[in-house]
Amino acid sequence: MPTPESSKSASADTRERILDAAELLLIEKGCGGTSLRAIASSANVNLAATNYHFGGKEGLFAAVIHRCARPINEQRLASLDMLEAQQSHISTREILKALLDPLASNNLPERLPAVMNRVTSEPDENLRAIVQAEFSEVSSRFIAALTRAIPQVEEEEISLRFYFVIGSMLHLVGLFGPLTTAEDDNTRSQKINALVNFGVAGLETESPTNIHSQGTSE
Amino acid sequence: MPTPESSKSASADTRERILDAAELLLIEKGCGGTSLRAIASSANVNLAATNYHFGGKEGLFAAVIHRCARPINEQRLASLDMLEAQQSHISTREILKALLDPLASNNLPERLPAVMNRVTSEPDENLRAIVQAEFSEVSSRFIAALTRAIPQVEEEEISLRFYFVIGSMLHLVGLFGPLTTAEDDNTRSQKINALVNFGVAGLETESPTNIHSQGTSE
DNA sequence: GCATAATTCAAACAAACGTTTGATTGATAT
DNA sequence: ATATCAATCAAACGTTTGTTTGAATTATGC
Repeated sequence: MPTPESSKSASADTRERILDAAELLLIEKGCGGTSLRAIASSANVNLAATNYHFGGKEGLFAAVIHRCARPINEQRLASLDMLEAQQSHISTREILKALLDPLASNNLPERLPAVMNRVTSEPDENLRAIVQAEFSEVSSRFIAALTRAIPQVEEEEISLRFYFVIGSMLHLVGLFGPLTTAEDDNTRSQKINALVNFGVAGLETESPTNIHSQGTSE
Repeated sequence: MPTPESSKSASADTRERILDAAELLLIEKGCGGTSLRAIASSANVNLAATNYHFGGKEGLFAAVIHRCARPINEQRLASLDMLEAQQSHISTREILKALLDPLASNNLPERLPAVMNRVTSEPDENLRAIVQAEFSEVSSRFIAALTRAIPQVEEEEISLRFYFVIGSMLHLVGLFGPLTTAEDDNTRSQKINALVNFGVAGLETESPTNIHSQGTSE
């Protein structure tokens, strides 16, 4: 029986099957909680195949992260490129939408949100470095754009507030759960939109001049 | 030599030493990345002591979480109680300060921020349930207070934005690093203050009435 | 002092882990 | 067809894991 199921290359197929299984298990059980045996079993491949194709557990998860993060980050940067090419002054809202809207579109087959949520809080230093490298360009580009869009707030403060938005985003996608398909997309984009509103207001606010602990809201 | 170092009960002492060591290792290596052997070795106690005093690994980490979360959550609820007793209308800023200021005070010996940051992203369901139970009262009380303070925003939206603040908070305390003592407290309270400003603006903003993707920032 | 319970200890348990090995199968090109 | 390389396989490697055991030690009550 010479593998009658598909005409594609067998090796490329197992590689993708391993990545799919690893991605799903990473989301559900975390990095340390997922064994190569569970991945191989779920992917219906031999245990040794994981080491053969990815060199080891760390290489496997790095590949998962890369495969998830690359398309969505390219989309983010492309949106920002387009904004900067078209108009001289970009609003905070437009920037945040370029950053966050890709999370709501279901046409991307990746599960980056859940993967990111797991991986950004992993204690393993090597994996943290991989994640940071994967997102460094997005961070610096968007912080720069926000600094230009909100001149009344100094850059250091913008940088801090940007990380607040990232934290909100990660916490939000954690609420999405591992599996979100079908009609969840509507509520998903609603929540992303709520995060955009929240982030715009938070980013643009002017800090109180000093430590006036009492500041009635209006 | 009958334990000349202290007059306290020996068993209570080892219990605390185990909790201290587990707390530190949990922060550094995560829950799954910390072995009972490493904890016992770091605490200078026998390996079996961890199971004797806490029944198992899960019971140990539950005790760590409880010991960390209880005092800071009591402080939060006490602050909110005081606000609600003193004044009829409480500002968003006052509520957020009651929620977040305890993170900046160094007089509490606990390391809740880092522990929380680790534990809220743990994939283990049992631990997640423990954490959620530990914080459910704080969440509901503060969401109710915010809903009262910001009547122009509906409760469901307030609830979502509250979790945005929590996400920002967790991401922020992750930047604090495992060890923050000495003069870091200044920058720490500055960043907490920045988060309060950010959260007040984000919570109080009125959502755009509809999908106007173009909203100039000013 | 003596019995009784609580605590600590060294040692071992089975299970699961990541990784490696060497043989075997599949495809490719000459 | 045959030689060559890539890919898959079963099996085992040595560690490390959480937990348990039963004896030794310490504290406690009478």
